[in-house]
Amino acid sequence: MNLEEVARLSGVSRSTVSRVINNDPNVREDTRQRVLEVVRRVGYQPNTAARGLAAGHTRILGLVIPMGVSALFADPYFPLLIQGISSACNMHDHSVMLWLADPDYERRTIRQITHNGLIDGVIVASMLMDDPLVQALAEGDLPFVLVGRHPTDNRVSYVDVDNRAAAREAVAHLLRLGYRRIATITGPQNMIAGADRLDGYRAALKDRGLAFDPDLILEGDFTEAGGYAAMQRLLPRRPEAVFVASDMMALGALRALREAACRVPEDVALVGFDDMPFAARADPPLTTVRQPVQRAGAIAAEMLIDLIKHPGQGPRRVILPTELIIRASCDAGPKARKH
Amino acid sequence: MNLEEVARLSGVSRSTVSRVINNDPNVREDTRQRVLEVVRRVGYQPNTAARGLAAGHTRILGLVIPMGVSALFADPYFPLLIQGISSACNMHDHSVMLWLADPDYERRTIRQITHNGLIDGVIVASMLMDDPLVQALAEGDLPFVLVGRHPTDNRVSYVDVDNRAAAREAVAHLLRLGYRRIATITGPQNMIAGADRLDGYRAALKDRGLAFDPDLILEGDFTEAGGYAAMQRLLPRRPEAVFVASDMMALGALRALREAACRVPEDVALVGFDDMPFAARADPPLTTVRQPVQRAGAIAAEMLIDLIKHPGQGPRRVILPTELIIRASCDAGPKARKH
DNA sequence: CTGAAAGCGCTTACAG
DNA sequence: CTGAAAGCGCTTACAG
Repeated sequence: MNLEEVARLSGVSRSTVSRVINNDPNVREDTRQRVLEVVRRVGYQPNTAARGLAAGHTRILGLVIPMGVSALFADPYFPLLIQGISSACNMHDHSVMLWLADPDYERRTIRQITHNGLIDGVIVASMLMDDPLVQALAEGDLPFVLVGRHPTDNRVSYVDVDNRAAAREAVAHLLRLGYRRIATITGPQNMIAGADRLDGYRAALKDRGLAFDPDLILEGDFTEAGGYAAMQRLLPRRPEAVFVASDMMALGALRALREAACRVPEDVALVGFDDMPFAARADPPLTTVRQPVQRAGAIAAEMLIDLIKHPGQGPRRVILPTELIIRASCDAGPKARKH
Repeated sequence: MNLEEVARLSGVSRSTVSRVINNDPNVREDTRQRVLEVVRRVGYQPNTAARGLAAGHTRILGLVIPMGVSALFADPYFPLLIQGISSACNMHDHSVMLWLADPDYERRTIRQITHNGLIDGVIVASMLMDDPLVQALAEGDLPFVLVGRHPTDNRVSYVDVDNRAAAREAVAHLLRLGYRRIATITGPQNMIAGADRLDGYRAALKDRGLAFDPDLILEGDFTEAGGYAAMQRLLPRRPEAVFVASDMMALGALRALREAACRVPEDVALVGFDDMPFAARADPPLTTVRQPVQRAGAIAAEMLIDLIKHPGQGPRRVILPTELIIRASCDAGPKARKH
């Protein structure tokens, strides 16, 4: 069933059917109704490929998730992000093509994404400091937006949270509670969020005029196993509290603590990051920084759709608010407890 | 940069360039090399829409995940499935379009998926007993495969595990250990896997000539919160052991047990299903049925690609093996412990 | 408000 | 082994 057929059945030209399909106002109302009736009756659905070829756009958004560690994808972060993007796309009558790419892209993969002549734009769940895909995108002219800020190029559009400020606030909270020997388990330092959150940790200490102790900084990889391993190495160094740069890692830290028979927060306090669904249900429930992942996805999609509609517009940035969620994994602090 | 240009630069016709691009053997070797050289030099990438329109296929697979409860998507099951599908697609030079659909599809959504003229076939992470999309697919002629068996229509292709047999084995294990008062927290009974696993539970009891007690059967929804709520209601009924139809629900059950100060496995033993990454790290580690989710995804994709290549072939079925993984959440059993 | 026609960038018989 | 040409199913100036 194609345009031609619908035109014939409606007794109009293909042009007119096309106009009706595309909501062109220049169609007489009764003509429109007649065509619409036929469309409904025969269940006509325009061919996306033909449409894309003729119109030069497809209402398809690409989503690329650069994934080194496959374990990372187990983090609910990505499902939430995808959900946000997907729902915004549904709302705006767009579809999404998904690429899970190894960040060691071959050049061919990059070309496939940027020049396939199908997608109207792409969302990159960007996390690496130096992503060759992002660079290719910046040099090309396919609209794109990053989820996660770009560290250097100020021509790119993105949506993000202020990871540095949020981490700083989280650590400041620990300091306010009276904790002093505060460690951190960081994300990978080649990921922007990982570096930014460590930065925030440092800033919070500096705000109080405290020196930071390199022994209390352990690099994790945003996975549960990574948090577990880091916490084990950290334990002998006797931290009073730990700022863990993701809830997933905090879960691992919690496990290491449990195995070592350390009580949380009595022996070691913990603060996570993300406020993933499981954080509230952890034992003990995690104090953590809530970030609106799903909303970030939705906004990224909408931003991209807008960028596609209005090309040549300046870069757009949206910084979403975070919120420190206080739960049982840190309490009144060691000083207070002594009284 | 299009075919025309490449043809001009190579000094051949568009037809020849097209043949080279598509690995048609009917091209003289030196011509092929010449064209390839130009293709590489200018970074030519064929336009997917044009290609799809002309050739009638696109090497794009649709993936639809019918999602009622959005909380369900937090289950690592879907990320794993997507990873499997995605990696198989990469391997076979295919791409994937993703639809997260409310299973209360509007007819329009179904048409959009089945008649968009873009995808060559679709994978449905089918879980509902009666999915209108699946029915539409069965009546149409777009190749498709389900992840999860179809309960009635024996013309559909799918990959699945034997949920019934696996559940039966898990419960038989509890029985062997000496547990008798065995409860189950089921998945939603409008999901095939949910119904099949309950069936397996019943079969295991029957194998031993044991009657089953309706009071010991609680319906969950495959979420952590659902498992938690079900376990709370179950507790007063004093089960010795519980077969929980998914690890995610088992996590919730574990939380309810912990809050009620019940020890696992001393007071209540637990068996889960899925062997999700977190199952081994739970406290205590979960005995559970391992199913190869990622592999199921990969096989579904490969099956679909094959079905597309060889249309009109009979339905294909693959049942993947499961394995009962013994961990600490159930032990020698109440009888044994008395000695 | 409507239609005839060109064109989007490919593939693929067909002829040679 | 190669090229000219038709055609895939749409959209969109253009003319009326």
